[in-house]
This record gives sequence, C-alpha cells and structure tokens, in this order.
Amino acid sequence: MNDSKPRSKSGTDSDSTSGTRSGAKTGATTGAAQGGGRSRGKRTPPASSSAAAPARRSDATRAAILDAARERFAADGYERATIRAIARDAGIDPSMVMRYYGNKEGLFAAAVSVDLKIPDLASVPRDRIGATLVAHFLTLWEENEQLTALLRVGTADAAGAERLQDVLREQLLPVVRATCPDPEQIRMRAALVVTQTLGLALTRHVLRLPPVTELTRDELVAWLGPTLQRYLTAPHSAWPEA
Amino acid sequence: MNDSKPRSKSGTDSDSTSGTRSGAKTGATTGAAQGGGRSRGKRTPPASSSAAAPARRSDATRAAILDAARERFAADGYERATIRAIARDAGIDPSMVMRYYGNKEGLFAAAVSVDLKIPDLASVPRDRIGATLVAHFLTLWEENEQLTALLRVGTADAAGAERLQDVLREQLLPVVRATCPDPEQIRMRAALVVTQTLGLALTRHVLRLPPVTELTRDELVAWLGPTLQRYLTAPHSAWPEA
DNA sequence: GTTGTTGGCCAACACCTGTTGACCAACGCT
DNA sequence: AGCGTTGGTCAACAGGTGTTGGCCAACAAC
Repeated sequence: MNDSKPRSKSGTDSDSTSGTRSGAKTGATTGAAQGGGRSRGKRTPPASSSAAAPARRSDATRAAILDAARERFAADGYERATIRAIARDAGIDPSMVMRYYGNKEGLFAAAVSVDLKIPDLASVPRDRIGATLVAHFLTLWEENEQLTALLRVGTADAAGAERLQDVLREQLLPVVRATCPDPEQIRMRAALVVTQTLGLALTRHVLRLPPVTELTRDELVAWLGPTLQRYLTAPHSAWPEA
Repeated sequence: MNDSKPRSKSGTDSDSTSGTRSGAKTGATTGAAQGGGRSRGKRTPPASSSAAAPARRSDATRAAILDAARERFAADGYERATIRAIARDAGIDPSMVMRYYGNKEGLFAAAVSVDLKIPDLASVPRDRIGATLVAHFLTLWEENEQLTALLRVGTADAAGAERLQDVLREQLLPVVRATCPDPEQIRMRAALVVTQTLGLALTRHVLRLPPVTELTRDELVAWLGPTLQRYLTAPHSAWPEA
C-alpha cells in the first residue's frame, strides 16, 4: 500500500511547470521556521525596503510541500511518511524538499508550527470554561491537520514528543494559570486537563476508535465539559484515603 | 543513539551457546499466536501422548525474543524497533526471529497478546467503580510493557490500531456492559471511558509529559476516579443546548 | 557409528530510505 | 546580447531494512 496511488491531490501528474495547485487550505504558515533551507547562492533579495517577504515565485511550491507533508505525517506518522511520497503529492522532486527544508527533521518542524489559539479567557462565565475549552479543542482538531500530525509523531519519536510538550507548555499552561488561583496547583491541574484533552484527540483523530468517532460534538461538550471544569476549578479536598 | 549499546539484557555478548539468559519476567505468553513460524523440517514431535507442549530447549530463546521485542516496541515504536536490534538484545541472530515468528508483523502480534485482567466487578460497591478502575489501570500499565508497546504502535500503524481496538472492544466493553443498565448507552459510555483512560496512559507512559508523571497514584485515583464514575453511572440529562 | 532433527550463525539479496551533486530551462537585469 | 539568479529535474550514493538460504554443532535414535 505504498505505491502508484497519489493520495488526494496532484490530480495531473505530468505537467508540473507552474504552481497554483488545488490546495493551500488555511494560509499554510509559510514564513515560519524555515531554518535549514540553504540554497546554492546567497539568499537576501538585492533591495527590500520593507521587511515583508518579497513574495517569491516558489512560495506556492513551499506551501504545497508543507500541505503534503502535513497530510502525510498526520496519516502515516514520521517514519512511513517518506520524503519521496511527500514530494510526489506536492508534484515536485524530492530534492526540492531537501533544498527548502534542509532535511526531514526540518521539514517536520516547518510543517507543524502549531498555534492552538485559545480564545479570550475572561469573556466566558467562570462555570462555562470547561465546556468552552472542549468546544474550542473540537473545532481546532477538526480544522487543523497539524495537530494530528504532531500528536501522531509525538507518540513515535522522542523529538516529536518534546515538540508536543513545548506546545502544550507554552500554550495550554497559561490557560490553567489564568483559571486556577493557587500557583502550587497549576501543574497538577494542567496535567489533569492534558490527560483528558489528549485522550480525546488520540481516540478520535489518531486511532479513530469507532465508539468515540460516533459521538456528536454536543455529546462530547456535555460530557467532557464538566470534567475539564472540575479539573480546573474544583477544590481538591475529598481524599478517599491518604 | 542506535548502536553499540545492548539495552539492558544480554550481558555477555560473545558466548551464546546455551540459553537461560537472565530475563523471562512474567511467563512471557509463549504458546500464544506463533502463527507463521515454519521451520525447515516438520514440526509435530514423534509421539506426544498428552496435549501439553513438550518443553523444547528453544523456549528460552523464544521468551527472550519476545521480551526484547516488547521492550523495543514499547521504547521505539514499530518502525524504529528493528529486528536486528531485537535479536541483539535477545542475544541471538536476526534470522532466528524470522524462523520463529515468520516476519516482523508476526513477531509484533506474538509480543503483544494483551490481557487487561479487569477484576471482579460485583465485589466493589457501586460508587467505587470509577476509583477501582483507575487504580487497576495504573498498576496494569506500570507492570506491563506490552500495553505501552500496543498503544505506541497503534498510533503509528493502521494494523496496530486495529489490534488495539480489538483489545478494547473485547475486554473493556464488557465492563461497561456490566455497569451500565441501558444497552443503548453502552457504546457512548465506553467511548467516554476510553477517552479518559487512554489519555492517561498516553500522557503518562508514552509521551511521559512531566506534569503528568509527577502526579502520584493517589492523586490520579482521586481525580480521575470520579470522572470514570460519572462516565459510567451518571444519567445523561443535563443538556446545555440541543 | 550413522543418521536425522533441532538450534543457531553467517553471508548475502533486493529494496527502500534520506541525501547529494550535476545539469538544465526560464526569467530579470544592465 | 550576455549574465546571474531562481526553480527545478535526474541520476546516483551510502546506509539500513526485512528477509532468505546455506552451512554447522550438538544431541537423540537406531
């Protein structure tokens, strides 16, 4: 199951002269973290007065590569997502991937630059924080393949796990910090929240376990919302036994 | 980080004439699912009156292979756990793995024959089921490397995901069925339970996220117990909005 | 002693991987 | 025109992978 079948894009395979393929779903996060890509000559366009990118012709190719990489990483994991397959999906040569992103690790780093844009915390009533978070995460995972790729690779690769950990620490921990008053309990409550949140993402978007995928969005919000609410705001007093 | 370091076992590397290496932790599940292993001659010992296995000399080797395979699969995932590395850990030649288990897939199938032996359901009071389940799963994951291997591979491989799904369906669903009266809600409640349970296992044993690994066993039971309790036994009435 | 089976090692095969360097077609300058 | 840069292809390399077949030592049976 590895050959002769272009996944979903790259409708025509032979003509690959000009860019503008079908994809480019959500802005593609082009400029971020290109890191390793050193081409032959010098970079630095001859004269750019403003600091904005001069909109090269290859930007479409870069975006196509990142799109294909996200899809492959999310679907197949790090090892099985070969550079050749990604390049084939993007309609270009594998060496282009190397030239733009240095190596496979750099490609992955550029492909998953996740921004779990957690919304305004103070505008929701305090007893609705759990449900709001669940609903937000549900839409986020559904519309963003990078998260699935990040989680899937994080479970297989040590470096991927570290990157996932970074994302959670930098973006999820502030939410807990803003919600929980006692600074000594922040790490504990963040751990609890992460347990339930990643469990939902894992079973629903990575493993795709049928009983979980059957649940509707409203059911999940109704059931998991109170859980997160409790993990975030409930006082921890009732100890069954010490 | 792939070479020249025998993981934990196989103390002496050169002499490998007789078996009886150090390992063989927990019975090793030898007879189960050997499937593909066809050796050169015919199997079938010349005369075995009783149906019990005649205790071959190679059983120690088989157990060592399975032990090493479990460890490698749990630590490195399916792709990175190479047969050569597993064989090196077990102190034998890679071709032995092939002869005994046919191919890598057969080895994995034999290595993860999981039995999440869920305890007596009726003996615990009904309002303690959640806490009991959490405590049981915690000990199970800690003492059993196969579960980590199964979950890690399940996230990377489609076949692994299916096997994990089988295990959950056959062994976790009966618990929910025995706990929940309404048969129409069984799948939903099983999904909820699986969400929280696998989330704990993922973050604690696969990703090893520091805030989660810092939590003590008692804290986890105290916090996640009520969650499972609610997922299993609470009536689902309070709908925020339809 | 001879013979057959078992347990094991060794060397290779075919394939796939990431990665590299050489080469080439446009296009923008001056 | 001439030239440099950009975007891209092609063919290969070195290394690792699963997998296979041939050979060998020990032991059991006749």
